[in-house]
Amino acid sequence: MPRVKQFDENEVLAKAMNLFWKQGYSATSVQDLVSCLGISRASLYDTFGDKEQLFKKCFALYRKCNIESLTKFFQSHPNVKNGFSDLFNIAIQEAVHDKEKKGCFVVNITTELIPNDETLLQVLESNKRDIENLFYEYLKKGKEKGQLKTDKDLKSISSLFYTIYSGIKVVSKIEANKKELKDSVNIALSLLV
Amino acid sequence: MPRVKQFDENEVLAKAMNLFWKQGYSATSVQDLVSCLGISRASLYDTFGDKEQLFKKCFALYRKCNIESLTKFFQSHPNVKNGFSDLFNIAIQEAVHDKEKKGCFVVNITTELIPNDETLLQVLESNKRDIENLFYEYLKKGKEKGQLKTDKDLKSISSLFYTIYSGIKVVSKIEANKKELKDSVNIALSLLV
DNA sequence: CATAATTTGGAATGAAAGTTCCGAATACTT
DNA sequence: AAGTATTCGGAACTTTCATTCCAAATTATG
Repeated sequence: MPRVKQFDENEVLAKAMNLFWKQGYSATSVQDLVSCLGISRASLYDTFGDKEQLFKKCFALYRKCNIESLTKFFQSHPNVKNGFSDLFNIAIQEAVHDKEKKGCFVVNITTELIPNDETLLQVLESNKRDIENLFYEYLKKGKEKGQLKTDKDLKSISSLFYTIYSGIKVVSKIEANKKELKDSVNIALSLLV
Repeated sequence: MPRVKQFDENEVLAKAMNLFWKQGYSATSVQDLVSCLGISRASLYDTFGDKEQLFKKCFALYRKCNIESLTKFFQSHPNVKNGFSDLFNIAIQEAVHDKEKKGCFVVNITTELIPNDETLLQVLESNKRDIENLFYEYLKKGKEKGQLKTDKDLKSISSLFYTIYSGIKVVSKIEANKKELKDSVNIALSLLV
């Protein structure tokens, strides 16, 4: 009976995500979205609700992708030192090649919308917990396998690495200097003895 | 001849700075500013130009205060290890007591307005350079005085510390957990041997 | 092939955005 | 004390915002 949707919902959502990512929430108008997504105003509202709902769906998508890829990444990197080294260096690589200077969606949105969005704060809190836990479990497993000799508190290292990761995503928006970033990350990695 | 201004320009500028700091650039309307500053629309435009000019003046003020206070801070902390320890712990203290969760104006603005403001980018680049240089000179002096034995590259440590500092300002908007922040900062400080 | 459900583009709406303008009020100079 | 340059409050203006609405187009089913 019904006429079928003429666009792929996930494809459009990904486009919207990229636009919010690049421009932020406030600076992205519904008109911007309509122009970028290639669907009409009506379809946008029918499919995704209003601007805020669309945004939250984009953000959820980003989080999901991030957590999934991080989990897989750790699974495929059995050595914890190499793993973190690769993780940071990939972040640097991304930053250097990111012509649009989008940085990290989570970081951008944190600084733009906190303290003025309570429900988003809860999402960000659980995102932080999730990632720090992934870091911690990864470190713990590495230590159990004898890859780490350090007796430093692994929770604290997890949280420091999350802080550094966020910091990289800020700093590299200003100036993505590959050598500078690599050198400073190497110093941080020297904590993993 | 002329009627004199009925408000203190610097006082008003400080109020505007705090509003932009808390709400960001896009989310702060001229109406918000008029309500907050206690001066009329006309006075605002006459004195500071349009919204963008006012914003840039606020940002310049913030930078000036920051650089000055950092310079003084280092001067009054002759020991480099204690100095960085205090610097980070003050940042943590500020974050924990920051009920408004404003974070850092520079970080907030970086993630909100880059890549969409070229002139601001230049300001941010020089801000980064300035602060990293202050860090570096401080570390170098400490090393010369024999306070540091590390043979790690001091430029890289400066840049890592700037990254961590920025990261703290992001992470603490989500959750300003004093113990967690202190523990992770202590790990970073252990790099200063 | 006709019916009906749904999508779609664009116009319409009303609120809020940034900016300008103007008359009244004000305070320094002569 | 008078004159005048400037400030000031608020109305006015134009543009843009998010959202809703409607008629036309479309497509799967009976």
